[in-house]
Amino acid sequence: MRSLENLLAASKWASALSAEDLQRTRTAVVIRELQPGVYACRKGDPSNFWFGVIDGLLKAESLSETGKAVTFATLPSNSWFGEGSILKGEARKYDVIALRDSRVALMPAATFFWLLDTNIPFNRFILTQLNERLGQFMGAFEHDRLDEPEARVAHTIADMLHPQLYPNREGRIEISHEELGHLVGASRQRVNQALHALEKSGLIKVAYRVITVLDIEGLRTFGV
DNA sequence: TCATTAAATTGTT
DNA sequence: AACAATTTAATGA
Repeated sequence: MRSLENLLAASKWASALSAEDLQRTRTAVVIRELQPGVYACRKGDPSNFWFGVIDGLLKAESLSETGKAVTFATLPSNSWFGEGSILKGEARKYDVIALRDSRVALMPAATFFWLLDTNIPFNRFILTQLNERLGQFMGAFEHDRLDEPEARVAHTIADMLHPQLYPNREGRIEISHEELGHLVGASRQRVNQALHALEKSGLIKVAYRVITVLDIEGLRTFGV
């Protein structure tokens, strides 16, 4: 299992802090273990923390009134999330749920704002994070309208390995076809077929609950 | 370690 | 949506 130190070592903003400030940050952070299906936070909760994923995989989703799940993003190790609601001082807008055994770091809002007030690299990190996420969602919006299901699956998988938002990831994604379906906005069956088509094209390799990316560039440019 | 069973996931229609 | 097949995890000999 990875530790808080692993997460901090992989986070650009943390390596820019003085030893003193990093220590202050470290002591303010709380660690929480989440079993599959457990909520990191729920829609409507007050935004008291900024979240960092130490290990595991989470999803940010919204549930429609009829119970249909729409997943907006998956959050792998080394990613940080929740800055949007904290900055706006508003309640959480989405549910965040562990997809498998996970460990998250909770940075109190007070620490978050202290870093924001005193540290330029931290500001740059947040700015870049918001900008990259905006670009990713705009891309998803565009793909949703233009792409065939195969291409949507391809682009979604490529997005999960986004270098800026999710640094230092292996090309190995542990997720079920059903969860991928929630993320892509397609049925489990359709995802299943698309994955096999992509495997035949030599872009990925599929195994039980595991997708291995062989050609990320090929996935990005699939169907465009 | 191996066999059995239940649960989760995948393949197919 | 339904059903069969496969993989994994858990249990106990």
